[in-house]
Amino acid sequence: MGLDDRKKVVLQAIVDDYVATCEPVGSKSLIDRHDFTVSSATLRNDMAELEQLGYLEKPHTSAGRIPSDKGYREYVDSLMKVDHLSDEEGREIRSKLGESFDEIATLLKAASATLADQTGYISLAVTPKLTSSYLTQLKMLMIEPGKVLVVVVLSAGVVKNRMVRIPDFLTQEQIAQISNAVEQGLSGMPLSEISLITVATAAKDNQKVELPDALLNQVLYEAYTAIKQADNLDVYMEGKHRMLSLPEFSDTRRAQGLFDTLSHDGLIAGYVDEVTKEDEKKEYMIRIGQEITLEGLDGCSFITTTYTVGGKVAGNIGVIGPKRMEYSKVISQINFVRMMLDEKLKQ
Amino acid sequence: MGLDDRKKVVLQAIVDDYVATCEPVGSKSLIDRHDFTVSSATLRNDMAELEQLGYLEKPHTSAGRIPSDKGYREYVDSLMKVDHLSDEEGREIRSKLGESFDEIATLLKAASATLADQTGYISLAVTPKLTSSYLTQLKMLMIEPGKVLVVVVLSAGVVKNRMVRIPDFLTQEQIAQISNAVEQGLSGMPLSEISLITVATAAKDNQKVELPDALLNQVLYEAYTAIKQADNLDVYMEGKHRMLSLPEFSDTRRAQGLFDTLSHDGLIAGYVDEVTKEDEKKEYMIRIGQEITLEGLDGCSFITTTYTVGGKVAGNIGVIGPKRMEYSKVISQINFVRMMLDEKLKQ
DNA sequence: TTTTAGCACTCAGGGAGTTAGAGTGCTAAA
DNA sequence: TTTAGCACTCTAACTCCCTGAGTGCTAAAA
Repeated sequence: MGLDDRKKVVLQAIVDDYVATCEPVGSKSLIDRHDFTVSSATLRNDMAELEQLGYLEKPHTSAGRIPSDKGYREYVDSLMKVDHLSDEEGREIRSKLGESFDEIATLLKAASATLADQTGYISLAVTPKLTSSYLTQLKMLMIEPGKVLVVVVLSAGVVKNRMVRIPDFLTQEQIAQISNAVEQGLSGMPLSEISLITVATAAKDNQKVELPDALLNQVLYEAYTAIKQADNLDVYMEGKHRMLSLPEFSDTRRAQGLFDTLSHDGLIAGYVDEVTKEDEKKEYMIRIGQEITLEGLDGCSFITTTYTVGGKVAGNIGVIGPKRMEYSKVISQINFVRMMLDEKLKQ
Repeated sequence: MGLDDRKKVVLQAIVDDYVATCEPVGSKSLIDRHDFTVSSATLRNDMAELEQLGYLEKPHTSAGRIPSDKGYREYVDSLMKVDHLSDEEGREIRSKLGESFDEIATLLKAASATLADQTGYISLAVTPKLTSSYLTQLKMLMIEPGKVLVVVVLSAGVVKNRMVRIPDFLTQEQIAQISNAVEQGLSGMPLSEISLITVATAAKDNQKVELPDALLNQVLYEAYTAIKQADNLDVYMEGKHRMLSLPEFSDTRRAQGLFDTLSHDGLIAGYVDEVTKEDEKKEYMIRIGQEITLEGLDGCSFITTTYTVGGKVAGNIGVIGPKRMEYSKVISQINFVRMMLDEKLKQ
């Protein structure tokens, strides 16, 4: 069942050619483009066998071959060699990400933009999964009577704010008091353990807050909602429109199917999460064509990897492109961006 | 030069039909679909004249007519009647925007999403132009030693935060002191008047800050940057992918041209601004086809209107769709959303 | 057993020719 | 000014045909 050496070379050559041209590869053009020591007839035999084994397919009888999902998979798993990024490219990425960003959201946005620029495909960056992180700060700032800005800071460096409405007559001091109490009570507590009850106990245990219970509860409820909201995954996606210039999406319906799905951030975030769990130990996760269980993304390939914050909490960055993508190049680009992210988020 | 009554009716009917079908309208099908008391030959004469005057054009000799940009313009300016939104639709929009959002960004995002959903086209919402607004609050929260979150609140209800890096050894108290001093000195000051110098004087006049000048200046510089950054326009755009299902964008290149331009937020924001100035007194601004000076957006029409915050500072919401859009419906939808925005932003 | 040359076969894509139909403009009569 | 009638135009769709790239198979060569 294992492919003999020449067949591997043939498969690899076909994938390379098809990636470059997006046209079915025939035995003659293979000979032309590569230095094979055998004749086209021999290649034809090999190609017929590769097709039998499921690595190649034919659009129609008298056309050349194109790689099947299985063919790409074999290519990715054992044939291609991931090479280092050229110094040139490394420098370019470094300069784009170089300016010091300190908030994670800003950094991820920049990473996503860079990745899209460099690969020419769709990039995405997902904020860290926060369930394992904990609350470090909670501040409530009175913007005007009746309006308070709740700022939530999490251990992963995530900062979220939410404007809430409270009764008009609460004073700056009362709010500050409550906010301090809650912060003292909750800081260091994992997000998953925070509930409306823990928020309430924190407030009531830590400070003599001289407010009627009903009123206090209202404020606490808003604080709780703000905390919970901070847990939402954010997805930054860039470069969608570039897909339209690829021949595989010259049919508008295909493009629309893709864009429809991509416009649902939640779907993507969920899928990335799922894939990350499946391939837990791998350096990067790759899904090809039909392997992708999202509607409209067969026809695409999906490469993601995981970055870490403070060596622990993890989010993902990745690239979505056509199946016919330059896998090894994209992988090295993603790797480079991830390394830079890791470095910047180490502290 | 003024069109006689029947010609107006003919033009209106042609626009209506073309909007509905996206196919050139011929004299016979006009008769079929509308109750004309004259024959198709008469309409043909009228249509020939309308063409002569520039209101209609022919894709080729033996096809029907389609409205030219001038034709649409006439239609929009004097032929169509903007009808009220159906109660049904009003209710729908109301319910989507109904939940209480207090931060302007959240509200605009929701407005944009609603508009895209309702119209089926591309919606956009631009944050208020802030030059005429003033600073109301500035808070600096120490997140961890060396890292401070600067929260800037503007009179228009805009809240922005920016994470900045400062020397490690500054204490929570020192930061609070500086932040209070700056806030006291600057609150109420128009954004346009704030400069690095005013920030510095504010800090030094208002409080005895016991810090070496160099250090203080570093912190002040960060505060200043955060304030200036709050001035950036944000653009929320929704529903791009829906354009792909329209026949006018079945050619991928057209779609790509459009998307390329739309992916530059700055271009759009700038153009909206320009248009708003041009049509200062109008309730809504309409640009049709070639009238739009953005690359890739000929072939589209662009409707925007202005919302106000506290009766003063103004941002824009709008819709981008094909020239062949249901103008009157879209206008009433935009109007409705604007009214709701105004209402919610009144305070 | 593997490779190769040779050959018949297949099929998509492009060009040429044809037709149908929707639309036009013009003319002359109402 | 409107209408009927008619000749004319042009696209879109269809068919037919041809070309060329590619295939698979067979039989000979290595």
